[in-house]
Amino acid sequence: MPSLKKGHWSATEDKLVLELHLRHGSDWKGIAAAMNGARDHKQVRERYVNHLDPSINHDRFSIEEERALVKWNKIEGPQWAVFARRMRNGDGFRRTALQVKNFFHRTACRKNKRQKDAPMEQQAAVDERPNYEGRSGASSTQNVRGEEKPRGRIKSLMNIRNLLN
DNA sequence: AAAATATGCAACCGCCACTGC
DNA sequence: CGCAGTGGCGGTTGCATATTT
Repeated sequence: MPSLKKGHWSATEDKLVLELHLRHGSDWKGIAAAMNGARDHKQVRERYVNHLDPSINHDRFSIEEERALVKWNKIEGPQWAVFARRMRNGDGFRRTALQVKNFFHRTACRKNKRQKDAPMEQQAAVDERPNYEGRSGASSTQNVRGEEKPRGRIKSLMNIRNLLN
């Protein structure tokens, strides 16, 4: 059995994953197996969900999205995946959790640089989030039918549209 | 032009929840 | 009920590229 490949994906691998996804759907284990074990199921899933899925919106984040994300983070905490699923544009294209997470981090970094005096205040704001109970379980997932399935600790799931108002 | 530093993106890692046995 | 396998997630890290010195 070949050893697990690491690092960046080639165009050939991407194409293969896309083809296999058509046949196997979200059976990542099956897709990984069909790739002769070169990548494991977690790598395959990550690659597809974050980059290859045709419904991904690859445009830059708008000001509205940035505002919504900042607001969302204050209220719900770092639930990037939930935010990403709700952040669909008019054409139905969505953001990925990775995009949201990276965007938030770099935005936060920029702001930290701009106002180096205020990191403590920012942290305090995070601690005051009413519905945030820490990392564990503070997210939701989807069942096989794609329905949103709360993991138990989310007290409220606001529609992202409301955040934009 | 070269070196140093900053920035952004993508992949890795470990944990948690769900499911089936 | 307990366990193993799998999927999903957020945090962290590393690399490539851009910018600054």
